[in-house]
Amino acid sequence: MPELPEVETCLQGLKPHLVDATVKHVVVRQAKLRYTIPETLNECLSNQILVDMSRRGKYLLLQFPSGQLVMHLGMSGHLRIIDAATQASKHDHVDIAFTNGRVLRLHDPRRFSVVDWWPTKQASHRLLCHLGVEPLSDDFNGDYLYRLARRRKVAVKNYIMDNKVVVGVGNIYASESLFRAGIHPKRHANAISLNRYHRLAEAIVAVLKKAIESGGTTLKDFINSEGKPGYFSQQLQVYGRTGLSCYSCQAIIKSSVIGQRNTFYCASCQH
DNA sequence: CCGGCCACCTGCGGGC
DNA sequence: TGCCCGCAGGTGGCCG
Repeated sequence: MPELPEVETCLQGLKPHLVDATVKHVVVRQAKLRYTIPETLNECLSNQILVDMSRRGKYLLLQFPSGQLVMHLGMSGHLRIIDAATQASKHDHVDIAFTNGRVLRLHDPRRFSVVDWWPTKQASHRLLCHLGVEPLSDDFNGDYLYRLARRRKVAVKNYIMDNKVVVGVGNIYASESLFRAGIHPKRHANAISLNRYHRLAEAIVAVLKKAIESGGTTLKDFINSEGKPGYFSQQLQVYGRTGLSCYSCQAIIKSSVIGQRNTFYCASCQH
């Protein structure tokens, strides 16, 4: 479910309520998520102060004095702040209860979420250490995309969704960015000029920033951390618009499966 | 190193 | 009404 803008929206929504709070206890109702949640999680977190919250790609990082809680929402996960009296329902897998009465609750029907504990003394988490650049950092630009694409003949859509290249570009924003840049999603990554990579990098940044400003995309079930829907779906140019006419040229939007994922584009605007 | 494919899991909508 | 199929926002891992 959540792409980078959704995770960022979630982070910004949660942060003011939780930073500086002390963990009272942790309840794990379903430990079998993408990876099995460590049995020691309650012992690791209890009585610790949440020092800071941040994001790396689509991972959420909760910083405690002795380590980091690494979370990922997978396809269908969401986090909510509730009060301690709220009854748990189906797919409410983890509660982190704080002494201020707030509870951070993870809900995830498909169970692709990740919740893991990583002690401070260790090097970077195994799921984080291989990640590429942040798209909203200074390290991300057309030169970078061009340079790393030299020996990559995959479709450019797969290339920009590759975590080792750049993090946080998921299926929706990959289609949206390529449309904005005028690049056909099936074009080989190594067959795109430096100038067009500059355009693509700018498009990715613009699309992500716009989505963050709009509070994340609303698809079927995205609800941000305060329980209100985001509004970016109203701004989608191609995603989910198969058979409808292109807002730019009125040609019919096409879709095809690239790298096992549905991909949307305008064959007239994108080359 | 690279590309392609699979698995993990549940819910939902459409077609019959 | 009910069943079956395909599809859904992610991504690590395996194989050739």
